[in-house]
Amino acid sequence: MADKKLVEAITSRDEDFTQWYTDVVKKAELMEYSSIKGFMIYKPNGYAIWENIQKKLDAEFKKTGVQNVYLPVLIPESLLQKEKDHVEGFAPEVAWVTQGGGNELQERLCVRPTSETLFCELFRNNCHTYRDLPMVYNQWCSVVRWEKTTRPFLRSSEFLWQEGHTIHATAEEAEARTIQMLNIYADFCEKELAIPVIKGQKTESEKFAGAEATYTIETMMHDGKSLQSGTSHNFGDGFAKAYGVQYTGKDNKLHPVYQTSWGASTRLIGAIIMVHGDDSGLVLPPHIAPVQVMIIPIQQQKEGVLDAAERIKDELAEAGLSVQLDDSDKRPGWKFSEEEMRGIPLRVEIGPKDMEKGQCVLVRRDNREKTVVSLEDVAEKAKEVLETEQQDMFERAKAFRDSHIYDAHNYDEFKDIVANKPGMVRGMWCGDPACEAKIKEDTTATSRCIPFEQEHISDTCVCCGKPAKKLVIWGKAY
RNA sequence: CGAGGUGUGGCUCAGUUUGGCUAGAGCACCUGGUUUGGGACCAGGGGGUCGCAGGUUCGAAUCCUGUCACCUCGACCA
Repeated sequence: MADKKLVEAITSRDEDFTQWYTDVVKKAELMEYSSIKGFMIYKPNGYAIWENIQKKLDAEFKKTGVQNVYLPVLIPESLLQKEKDHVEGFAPEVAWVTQGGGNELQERLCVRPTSETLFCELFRNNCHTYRDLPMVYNQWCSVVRWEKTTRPFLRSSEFLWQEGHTIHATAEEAEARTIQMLNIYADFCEKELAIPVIKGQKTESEKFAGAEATYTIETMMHDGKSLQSGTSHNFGDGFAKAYGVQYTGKDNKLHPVYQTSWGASTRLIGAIIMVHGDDSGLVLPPHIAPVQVMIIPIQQQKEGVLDAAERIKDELAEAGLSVQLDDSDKRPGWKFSEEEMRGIPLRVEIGPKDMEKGQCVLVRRDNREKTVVSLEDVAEKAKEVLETEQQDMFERAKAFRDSHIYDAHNYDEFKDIVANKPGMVRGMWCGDPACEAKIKEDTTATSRCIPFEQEHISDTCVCCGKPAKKLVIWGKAY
């Protein structure tokens, strides 16, 4: 971790985390505000990260039989209305289209906040027999939710995501798919983004509008707050019944289908920033970085320096690394800062002194560790260093998270931890939503999830003292 | 939706309380030169009519009225 603050333009992370976050987003040129409140412009550096997330996640989806589709951006009001909990959940934040071609529309159309209803219509029209099942669809798109307060990547009125929607013949199969997708998100976060996750189930009051069960991966940011980083819902047959999605079984009788949906959004980029970033800016995990290596020539006007840099670039590219050479006429110090703000995992320095010795210098972004390597095996060494960096970033994030999870055995202890120690709290829960509500009221902490990995840390509910049913992870959330 | 704040070159802001010379600074930008292993320096240059509309006044960035936008913090949400 960088111990010295080299860049003036970025607020110190520990001084003001919120400002630090905004500074990093701006200095790394990930995103900027548009002229419409809450709607963001993804700049090349930011969008490239999303493209890599898409590429990798999409490949994982497809290994499990997912097919991509695309459904309309607008939903007729009547269609939206059919599932009651769902409408009530989303109604306050939808945008409506009321005119088309200069005329008032007969029925207003909502800009999709999510597409369950459209998928239900699609499924209803295409699912007739058990032979049609399962249907395992996904779409990459943007959705609109009219947010009152917005923050880049974490909460914006329009955001990019993928939403998977599936229907199955049995409840068991739907549940299995729900968990399967949650695991894909979890593995992706840990292996590609180097972000450790806690898998679990949402409580009744925190689950998705209209779902039977909602599963989540919860991650911890550097300020100790939680971020829901991926979510997977089992709808049971609730939507199917509301929208008439049914099929004829082998028994020649009509059955409702069992349905799931699951999504991950550009919020993942926010997570990358807030888990790995430091006072010099963004730190991208090598596996997801659009540019993995930046070559910075020193005294590039000197004979042969740029040629040597070009040769290194070609070799790294040939080895399958994403590499750029910064041969702009800025000074090296400027380039160092620039490339660090952008979070590029590895820097290669090559100058006259190195050339004399037939070597170059590799510098890791996460800890600034320098390795001098000979020009012959620069590609091999670069790959090694990147892989080590990826592992170290995960271990560091995990160690941070684990050291910021605290156990509370009674309410006084709970309140003390929430008030004084940034992080998550493990506390037993009786199962009563009233306790959740009281905790939220008293402390602003919410139940993040009922983790799959249960432990019995005390006999009584951390809030009311009645017999406890489950261990719950609590915390302040984004 | 509740509370607070801000609108002045591309960006960050000063100037507004107490109206008055040609509206300023830093950064960024352009030209030339010296530099180049952690955000260089010197010299020269271009660019704003002060969110918008109305009003008061000999005179408005500054005062008044209205309006729009954005930001921060709280309640709801990936």
